[in-house]
Amino acid sequence: MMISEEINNTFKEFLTSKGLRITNQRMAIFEAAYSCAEHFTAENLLDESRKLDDSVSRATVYRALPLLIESSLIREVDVGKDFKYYMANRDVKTFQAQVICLDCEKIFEIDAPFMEWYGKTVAEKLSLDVEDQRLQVTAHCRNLKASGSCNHLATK
Amino acid sequence: MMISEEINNTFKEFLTSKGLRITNQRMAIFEAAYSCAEHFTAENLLDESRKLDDSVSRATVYRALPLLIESSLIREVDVGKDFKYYMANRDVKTFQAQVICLDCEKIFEIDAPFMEWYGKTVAEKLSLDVEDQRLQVTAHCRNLKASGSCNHLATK
DNA sequence: CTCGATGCAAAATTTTTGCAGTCCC
DNA sequence: GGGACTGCAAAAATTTTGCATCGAG
Repeated sequence: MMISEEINNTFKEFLTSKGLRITNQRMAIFEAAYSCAEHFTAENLLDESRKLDDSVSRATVYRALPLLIESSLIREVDVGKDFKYYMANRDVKTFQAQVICLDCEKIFEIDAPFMEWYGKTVAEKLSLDVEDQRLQVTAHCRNLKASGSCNHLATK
Repeated sequence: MMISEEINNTFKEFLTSKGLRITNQRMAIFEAAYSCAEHFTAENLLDESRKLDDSVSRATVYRALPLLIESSLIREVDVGKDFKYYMANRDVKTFQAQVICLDCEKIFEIDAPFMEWYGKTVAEKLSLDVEDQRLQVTAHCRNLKASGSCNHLATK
């Protein structure tokens, strides 16, 4: 998959605006992130980045992730495992909830627009500035044992 | 704080029903968990357990936690940090959301009954059996800089 | 050139596990 | 007395950090 020149420049502009340097490793990590269609881990990202620039090290990936998050180009998806997932913010829609399938290990993102209302309500009542919200449902596939797979979710 | 004999027996009955043994260490860990008024970590629990029985080891705490969770006597509260929090299930209320204060490091539990509806809706649409749900709001105290503390939340 | 950025390996953190000895039933 | 349970320490697994070197501007 080719990454559009436009989004590519978005990251470069972010780096420049922060007084940070545009390095081959940072660009490789960024492009690798956008080459992943689904959620990915830091380790996945290291592997993909090295396909573009084999000099990328694990440390640089971990140092680049906060930059990609701060620039809103990717977002963190923490579903309570030992490690975190990330995903490209291709289209920033409404708030999303995660449905985590315990059978097929997949994470499905579904729109949950009422989260915005919920955050505002909580913030109002408690005098808070909301930084982040998450709504997650972990579940088993009801049909798994019958059909042998839970790919019915993939039709979402 | 004295733990009621009744809840104490609940754990013993759970262990017996599972064919597990009632050991001094397990009871100390259980009582320590119920002596904590707030959320606690595995390390907190180790410290508290050792006040009751100094032979308790870290490994035994980690091995006892799943038992306490399975028996519904405590529940896990994962707010996305490197470690997990736990808390005694003194009164099993409706569904609860967590408000995590980024300033005072406290976690506030608030009722969010609509989570039950949400889980049912998702389960219905996707043919799932919901195992668990979480709704979390991380936020800053709006008045922190003015008042120097965010204890207004404590009045919840 | 200069100093921010990188790779490497060691450290840090939390949780898990193997094993020899312990003690509950 | 037998096997479940425990403590200890080492291992796992992911992320962070110190330091010498590299390279973007």
